[in-house]
Amino acid sequence: MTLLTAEPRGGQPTPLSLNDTDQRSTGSGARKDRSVPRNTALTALFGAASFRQRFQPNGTILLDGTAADAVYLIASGTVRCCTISEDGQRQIFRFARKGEFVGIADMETWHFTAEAVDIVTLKSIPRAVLERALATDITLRQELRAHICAQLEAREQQLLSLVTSKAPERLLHFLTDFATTRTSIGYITLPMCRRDIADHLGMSVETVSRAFTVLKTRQLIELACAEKFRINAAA
Amino acid sequence: MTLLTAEPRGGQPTPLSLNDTDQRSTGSGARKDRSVPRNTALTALFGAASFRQRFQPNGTILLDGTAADAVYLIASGTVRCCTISEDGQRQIFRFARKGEFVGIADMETWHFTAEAVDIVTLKSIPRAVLERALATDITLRQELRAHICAQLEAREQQLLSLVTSKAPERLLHFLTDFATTRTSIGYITLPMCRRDIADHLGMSVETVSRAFTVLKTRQLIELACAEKFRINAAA
DNA sequence: CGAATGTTTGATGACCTTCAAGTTTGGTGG
DNA sequence: CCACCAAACTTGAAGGTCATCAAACATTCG
Repeated sequence: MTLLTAEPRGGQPTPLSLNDTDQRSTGSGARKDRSVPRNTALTALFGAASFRQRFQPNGTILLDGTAADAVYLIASGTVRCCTISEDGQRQIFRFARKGEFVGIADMETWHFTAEAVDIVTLKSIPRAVLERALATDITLRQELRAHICAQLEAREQQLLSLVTSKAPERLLHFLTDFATTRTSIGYITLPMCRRDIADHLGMSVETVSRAFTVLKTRQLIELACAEKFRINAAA
Repeated sequence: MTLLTAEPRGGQPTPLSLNDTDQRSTGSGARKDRSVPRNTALTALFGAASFRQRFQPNGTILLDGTAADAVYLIASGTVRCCTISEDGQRQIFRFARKGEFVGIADMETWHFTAEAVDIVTLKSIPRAVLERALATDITLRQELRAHICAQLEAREQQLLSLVTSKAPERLLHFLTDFATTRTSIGYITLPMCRRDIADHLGMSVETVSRAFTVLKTRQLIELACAEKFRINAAA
């Protein structure tokens, strides 16, 4: 039995090229986490001397327990950050997307596993570079701290919604949150499958599916196909 | 209806005296969170120029949304850190105890409310003092960051156990965790009531009570009275 | 002693998981 | 192009866990 995904036929890391400096301030889409601050100093760090990597779907980006010797910025694609409990249950803490950082809240070893949901392009810098920059740059320190605090708040929000709200409500919240990053008027495409959503929201695949149909019949959302949805503002 | 507690007949903050510097390295008990590192630099900060406050049970220490202008170190007692959802449900994120810090993961305003569970004595320093110290002390920065990261990991563990394990198992985990800080061989006293435990573990008071009896009948724990328990190592 | 609060126990129903089918979708090869 | 297959998604039925309502019991405090 494979460890993290049912069928990890996805590829392995594929180093592409040294930094091509084509990233223009990450500016297009808003952050997923509302409370994540602007991050000019942190992104600048990746503009200077980063290394690009490309991952196929279900490829492992970093593995729980191994040395945390780098920090990542997502150039494109979606990354799932998760852990596995003793009894094999998977919990996906977050789906990180374009412009978001991965690995800034670890110091010695990774405390989670990161995998590519779809095709992912990453920029990475050695952790030592980050640490050196932190030693001198006070703005960078503020940003990093704000980012980690924002992640903490996000987890607490998850905890809260896990306890208070039922399956359809949680799903709607997730979809709404996901949709806020897209300004588009049309359908939004979910890069992750039902199992991923289930492991993120703490329910079974079947319950996710049923929650989708509940939201659909209540006309809170519309579904073009399984992975294309739209939120009904009218409701 | 009162906001946070059923009957906040508890007292208000009672400024006592300026720092009496009687704190000897906080060393006696281990930390609750396993991954919390040694914190000499941070505690030293409180030894230098701190202010003592005393709170009666259910007294409000700091209020969600207000300015985060201080940082706290618990000298004695137990503090609950919580938020309230729109529908009135309370979620207690952590019970902070002697030697632990409160408020180090907030930057502008508090994102939670802290209340005294029993009689609590706090040492506090202005946030500005912390910030000034951080600007020059690299060790302090490392410690602070490690602390916040540890809290993040703790929340993720909570998330995981909330999803994976059932009520009795979660309760046992909580009790075990609580007991690790006490080296004593006898019964351990819980400072918080069933409702607090319920709001911490994400279940109803009745379920907490039933989980206690389940653990008792399975001989995993012993109960002298409602708030004095002991974990059976044999099991 | 009696009132009040906190804890336990019982009964019922809601919600969700699990198991077990169907149904759709996407890809491959004839 | 269409048939076929595998994977993902959906739907149904049965059972388990937990929340809720309700009542009994315990403890504290006046």
